Amino acid sequence: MARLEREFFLQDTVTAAQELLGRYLVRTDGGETMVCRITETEAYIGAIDKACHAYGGRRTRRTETLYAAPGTAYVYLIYGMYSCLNFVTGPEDVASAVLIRGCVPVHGADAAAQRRFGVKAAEMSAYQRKNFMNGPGKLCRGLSIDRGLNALPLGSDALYLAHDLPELGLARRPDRLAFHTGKRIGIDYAGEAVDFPWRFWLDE
DNA sequence: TTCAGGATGTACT
DNA sequence: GTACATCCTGAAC
Repeated sequence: MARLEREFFLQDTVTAAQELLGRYLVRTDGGETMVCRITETEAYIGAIDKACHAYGGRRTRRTETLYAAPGTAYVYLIYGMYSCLNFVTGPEDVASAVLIRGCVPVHGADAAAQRRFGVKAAEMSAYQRKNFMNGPGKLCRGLSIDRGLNALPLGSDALYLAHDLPELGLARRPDRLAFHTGKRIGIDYAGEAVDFPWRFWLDE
């Protein structure tokens, strides 16, 4: 099993967002381990990006995590009831991160379905199956990710990213992987940054 | 299938 | 007080 290490998160944020597609998000909670393949990401770069919480060097209690070490988890509450999961990129004191917007379960789907809908995976409706974890709030609900995990350091067992998980038959993604590029979602307030093509996703 | 509206709480002005 | 990196429901088509 090869985890993503510090060097991965020191890449340019947009590159890191693209490189996270097809990698594995591993979450252990209540003795159950759930693994998802990442299918959608967005880049947020504090220095130049009005959509980033830390735009213009804003440094508050909430945004402090964005300035933490590369690979740190940044989890915040949005619209009063949903959590969003990011991973910090770049060196300490540089505010940038990749938002995980979507993923598909590849292991522990029963545990995730229970957290998301209160049923077993096989009991999900077609509608639920389609909307399992295809959104930042949805995947956090399914994986029991909330602000309790904010500022979780790289290397934690409760939540980490992996290139592969051979023991589960999960192979490393190809070096070159076709993906789509487009504008980010839900940031209409962000001036010219609305048009930055920093959203990336896989078919599926 | 699409769409409008409401839920809900924290951060920041 | 206002805005928010969202999601779900119910109604209309």
